[in-house]
Amino acid sequence: MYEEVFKALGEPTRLKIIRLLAEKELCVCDLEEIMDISQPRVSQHLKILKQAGLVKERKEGKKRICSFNREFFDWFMEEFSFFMHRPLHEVEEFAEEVKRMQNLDYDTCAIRRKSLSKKSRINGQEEK
Amino acid sequence: MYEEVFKALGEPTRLKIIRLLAEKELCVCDLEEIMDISQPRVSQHLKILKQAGLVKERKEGKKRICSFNREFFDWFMEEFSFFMHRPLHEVEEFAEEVKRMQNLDYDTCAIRRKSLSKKSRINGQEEK
DNA sequence: TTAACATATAAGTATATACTAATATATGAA
DNA sequence: TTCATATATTAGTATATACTTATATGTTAA
Repeated sequence: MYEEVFKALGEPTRLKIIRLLAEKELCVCDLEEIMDISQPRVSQHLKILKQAGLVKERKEGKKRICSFNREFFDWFMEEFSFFMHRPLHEVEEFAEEVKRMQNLDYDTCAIRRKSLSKKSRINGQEEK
Repeated sequence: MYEEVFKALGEPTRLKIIRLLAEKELCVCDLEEIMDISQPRVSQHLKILKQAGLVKERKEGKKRICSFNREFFDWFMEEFSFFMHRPLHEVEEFAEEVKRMQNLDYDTCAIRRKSLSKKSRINGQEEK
């Protein structure tokens, strides 16, 4: 989920769109004019922003009024910041990495490599 | 600058790298083993993370010890959050957009379009 | 129900990105 | 100096992304 949001944010047109929406809710054709870009371009970027959760939409007559989802944004920033501060062993999806990290308690990569080569020998693969 | 950082964060391999570095400083070959990916792949992603300011590096013998630049990260998150909360007229790079936004005070896009057509006529371009 | 409007989607294309394999560079040790 | 190690860079390739143009869908008003 982090990936999707950051991807959405990591593109200048979309960054501009959400900054504009953060000021004021706008429909597609408003954005089209303010940013001076084509309608499909606005529409396509909005789709990505909506999927990421950063933009909300409501219908009003023919128009779709888009707005910045500030609640989600604030929550997301908090959440990610928290994620980046947690001790890694608490993060389930990193279980494998934590394990491998513990096998790292050697002084140098070199020593570790030798140990791996030894393992290879044991597995019948000869070192050259 | 926001764009560069978000692009760096919006990729699973890099996200994993900085989350690992947030736990513990590591050299390239450590990451290689922990993540079980190729050395150039680690190296290339680290380059992008360093350019974005998210990763620091120090030399120690043959090794380059990489670490998460938490000071920058925390500053960046604050800064971006601030950026997203400011009134738009305070943000210099949006001067043009703010101007165009003020020309938006009509009820509907349709009306706005007609007005623009009128302008076109004045400029000598005929409506079809 | 037709016309105008507002938006979405599709197709095509150019550029960007992420990867692998091969090679280059840099550092410390023998 | 030569070798092994640690990392960086290059070249090639496949996929993803952003854009444009054209077309489709949905909504309101005449």
